[in-house]
Amino acid sequence: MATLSEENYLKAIFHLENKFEQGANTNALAEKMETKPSSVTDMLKKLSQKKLVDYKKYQGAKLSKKGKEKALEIIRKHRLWEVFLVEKLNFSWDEVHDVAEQLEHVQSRKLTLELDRFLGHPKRDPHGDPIPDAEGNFDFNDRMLLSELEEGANGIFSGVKDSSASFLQYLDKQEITLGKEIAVLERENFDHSIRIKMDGKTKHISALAANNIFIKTS
Amino acid sequence: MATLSEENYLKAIFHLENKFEQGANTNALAEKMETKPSSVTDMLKKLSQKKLVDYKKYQGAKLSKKGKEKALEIIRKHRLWEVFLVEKLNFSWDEVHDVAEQLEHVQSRKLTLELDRFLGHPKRDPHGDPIPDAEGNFDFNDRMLLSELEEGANGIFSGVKDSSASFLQYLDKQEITLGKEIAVLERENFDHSIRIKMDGKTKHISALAANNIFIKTS
DNA sequence: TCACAAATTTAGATTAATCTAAAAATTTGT
DNA sequence: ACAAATTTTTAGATTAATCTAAATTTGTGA
Repeated sequence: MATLSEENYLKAIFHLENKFEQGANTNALAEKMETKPSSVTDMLKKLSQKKLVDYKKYQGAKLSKKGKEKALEIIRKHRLWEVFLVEKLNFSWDEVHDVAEQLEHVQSRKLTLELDRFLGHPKRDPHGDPIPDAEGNFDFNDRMLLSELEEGANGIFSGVKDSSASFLQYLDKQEITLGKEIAVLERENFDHSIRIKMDGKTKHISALAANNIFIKTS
Repeated sequence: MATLSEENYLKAIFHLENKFEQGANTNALAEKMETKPSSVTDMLKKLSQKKLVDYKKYQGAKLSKKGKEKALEIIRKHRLWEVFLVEKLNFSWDEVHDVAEQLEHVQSRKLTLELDRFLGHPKRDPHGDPIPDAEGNFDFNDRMLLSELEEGANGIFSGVKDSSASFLQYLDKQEITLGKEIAVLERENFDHSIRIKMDGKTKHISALAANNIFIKTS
């Protein structure tokens, strides 16, 4: 049974592996875990001992098969709880993260299974991220970033890359809601901002924002 | 913010205070926490420092006002989660304890408030124990033990003193369900067992069982 | 009341997770 | 290719929660 801290490292390594080809290096992991590189090294040794990561000194770490299973289980629980909080307990999508961080560590096979059933086996969390099933399988996303869409192209707003409260609140303010159709009217070469059309209205979106909005093209 | 371990001690002290006039003594607390008396002493010093308990060497401990508030908050969360597990997630009353032990430590004012609302502000958990409200108030129980009922008396089965899985499963097997009316037909002086009537049927109940069944008399 | 048993505390060690400071390995730029 | 910069690891310390063994305090029964 992994400790709380171990579980959090596994999750962080999983996310870093998806972002960087070479896996999770010490400094990146330290930043993500809000800790010091020396602490990360200690933990990587421990996780390596437990066969949860493949780690060679100075080479960074990747999850082992076992580690990846564990990580996916935690992510599954995190996202199921997020759905629960939003759909049943009136939380908004920018409030769920910290609570789900706590709930994801509760250990009970039956709890996860029944929660999934109770929620109707959701496929996506409130931020559009896919929810792994009990075997750890999930939809690989055929989505692209709004910033990558050509002028004239369109698609459905299907997720966010940055799920910080401030970005989510910005989207709320702009009334940019999951599931809406967005069309790119014009790309501005100068600052890479874009003009979009949504609900028949025109909006101006910064490069930074566009780079954190996932679009599903048909 | 209290640590996980501190929260568990507060809860244990609360339960011991309700059982023993003098409060929680070191050995009793050690047994309840499945730890050694020396560890308990260390923790009591810490909790005393934090003004969560009143503790004098060799004199046992009682919760301070602040400690009692904390304890009641944890118990409130525990019992709300038990209701959730039974009513929404198909858990049986003998399965909920360990999971609720984990869920009770999740920190989120909003979570507790919304869970309570979602469940319809339940007054009792699945074992008939009262659920404190947000201010820590709860029904003091006017209930007595089945073992204390006179011959010919009757009442409603409204709770269990022992909520171990084995006792709860025994009750399930006997079809003794919360809310049913029970009448005492006969008390056997020899072994203090009793004969009861329930659903029109007669059952024989051991002294031990009768001593763990709460009855609400009208 | 006082000796002994029981309960409790103290002293000193251990483990997990963290830290700082220093050392070592790797990578990079010229 | 090699010196400097960056990254990573090691060494040694700290904190929280626990342990064992020994010492102390309390309380009880003769």
